[in-house]
Parts: sequence; structure tokens; C-alpha cells
Amino acid sequence: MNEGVEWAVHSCLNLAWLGERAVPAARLAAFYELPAAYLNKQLQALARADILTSVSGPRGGFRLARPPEKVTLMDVVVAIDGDEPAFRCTEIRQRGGSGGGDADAYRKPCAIDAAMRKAELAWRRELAGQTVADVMTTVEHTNPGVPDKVRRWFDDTR
Amino acid sequence: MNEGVEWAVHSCLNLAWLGERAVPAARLAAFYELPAAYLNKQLQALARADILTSVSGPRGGFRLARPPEKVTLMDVVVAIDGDEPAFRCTEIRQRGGSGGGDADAYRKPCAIDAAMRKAELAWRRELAGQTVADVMTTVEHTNPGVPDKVRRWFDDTR
DNA sequence: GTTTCTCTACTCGGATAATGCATGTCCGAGTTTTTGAGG
DNA sequence: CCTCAAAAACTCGGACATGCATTATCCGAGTAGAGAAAC
Repeated sequence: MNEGVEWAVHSCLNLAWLGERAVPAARLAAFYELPAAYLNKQLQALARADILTSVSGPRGGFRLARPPEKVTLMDVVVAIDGDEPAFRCTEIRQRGGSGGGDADAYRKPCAIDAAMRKAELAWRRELAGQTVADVMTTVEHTNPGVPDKVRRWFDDTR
Repeated sequence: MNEGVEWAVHSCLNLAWLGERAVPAARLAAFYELPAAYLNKQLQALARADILTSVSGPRGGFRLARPPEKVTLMDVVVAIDGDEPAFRCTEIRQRGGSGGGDADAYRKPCAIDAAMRKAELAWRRELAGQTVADVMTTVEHTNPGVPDKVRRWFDDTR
């Protein structure tokens, strides 16, 4: 999976803690010492997926497009990694020695593809059940000082 | 995900239908018109994982190391793609502005990593619950002629 | 006819190139703020 | 002091290089089997 997914989710959490104001990509990148231009690329993808809204010019940046309860981890993963399944069936059963005879026997879906899709659906369901707000709650429970720490850092280096 | 996974599972099904005898990689590749040397590489990985046993020399090839009820799709995927998780947490929360203060605050696992791991565990559980024998049964139900067709093709082009 | 030895042909196995995608970087379009002059 | 305009600085946005993993390939080590010769 794309490494940018990790950066994107972390950035979403930070943006949620910072509230309404827009934060530039360079600032978000500096917080984790990440390559700024590349993180910008990922945030652009989140904006295209309507997870963030982007504001140009001075005092611009990115902000959450909707409350964190409405942003699932599935949304973020799809925005960064794309919605294509990890296992892509290329229908090799139709090629070579087995492919000649029954043309309509392949109307039924490939059983291997079905099994893989079933597993991937379970993965997607699990990701769709976890929102950014849920992750925020977990962090606030295990590390209560983090939200204030984030706010203070982004205020001090304004 | 690695495309070789698809080839590997199909080959496992065919080997199961063909019974005990060893089948060369070149023959299995010809059945789907796949690059022979590359499929050989994948089958080697399956052999290293004790899913197949390899036999050298004339009348050699690959055969299933154990009955198909004992081979899960998870085994095959791990053998080809490796057992590393799709989402790899690089602990960026410890870098940059947030990393300075509490060294032991990071004893607790990263919440994002936990959420991703939970989804991936569901995926793995689903794959581990499906065996090669299950997929065979599905195919025999939707396409009853396939097993005989496979056996005939591999016998004719001996 | 049986046994044994040699030779051949076939298969896996790992080492070796080529390609595609993820990673990383850069500069231009657009917009807001600022700032300065003029009224 | 207020208004207005122009310029400047800052931000996103997409186009442009680079590195590495997947894809693909090849040749050598080893082995089973066929075949011929000797008994």
C-alpha cells in the first residue's frame, strides 16, 4: 500500500484537532519532517475526494471538508490508493488450453476472484466502520496530552 | 498485490485435480499461455512454503505437498506476496515537532496502525477460512465439466 | 534374459536484465494581504 | 483619516525526474530414465 496513506490519516487527525482554520501543506509536513511537496500531492488527492477543502493564497491551506465523524478510513485509503482491488483477476482461465470450448461457461464469475473479493470486502467493511473521529477518541484516551500539544506547536510556529 | 498470486492459486487447483503425479512448470504454464520461467519462480516460492513438493529430473515437476483441504488461500498469498502487512506504520508521530517530550508515551501502539491492523486481520481471517478445496468445490458446482477437461488436456499433451 | 554402467535428456533452482509504478521534486496560476499614494 | 489601486508574497495545482520493486529471462546443478554392452 502507498506510504502516503499514513501521512494522510495523520494529517487528517491534526487538521481535526486544529479546528476550522486552514493549514498549509508545508506546515503539516514540518510537523513530521516529511517532504513538503510530496505531502502536498497527497493532500491534493484528499481534496479531489472531497475529504479536504483547499484555499489558495496567504492564510490559505487545507481544512477538513466535513466533521471527522463523517470521514471513514476507507474514504482516505480510496482517495490515496485508488479504489481498485488489491487482487485483480485477469481471467487467465479463458486463455490457452482451457479457453476454447464453452464461451458462455465464463458468464459465471471466477471462483478464485470471488474468494479474494470476499476477503477484500471484509477488509473494506472494517475500514469503513472506523472514522477519523474514532481514531481521535482512541488517541485522546491513550495519550491525553497530544491534542493540546498539537495545537500549541501549530500556534507557536505560526 | 503480486499478479503471481492468481497464477499460483489456479495452478494449485489444477494440481489438485490432477492428483498425485508431478507436473512440470512448463506444462502448467502452457495451459494458460503464461511465461514458463516466471511461473516456475512462483511455484518455487510455493515449494519453499511447503505447499508444493518439487521433483527434479525426467517425470519430475510439482505436486501438492498436502491435501487441498489443508491449504488455505492465506497460505498461498503469504508464500507469494510475503507476510508483511499492506499498511506499514513508520512511526512518523515520533519525528519532528511532536517527538521531543515524552519518550515513553510511544510505548502504546499507534492508534492508526491499530485500526489498519484490525482491518487487515479481518482480511487475513477471511482468507484463512477459505481452502483450496473450497474453491474446487465451488468450481465443480458452477462449471461441472472443468475437472475432466483439465485432466484430459494434461493427458493429451503428455 | 538379466544386470550394470554410461549417457542423454529433462527438470528445478537461483543468479541475472528490463520494465513500470511509487516516490520525490520543481515551477507556474491564482488569490489574498499588504502597502503606499492620492484625495 | 479614508479610499483605492497596484504590487508582492504566499498557496495550491499539476507537470517533470528518479529509484526501487515487480516482471521477465536465462543458464547451470542435479537426477531419473533409457539404452547398450557385458555376463
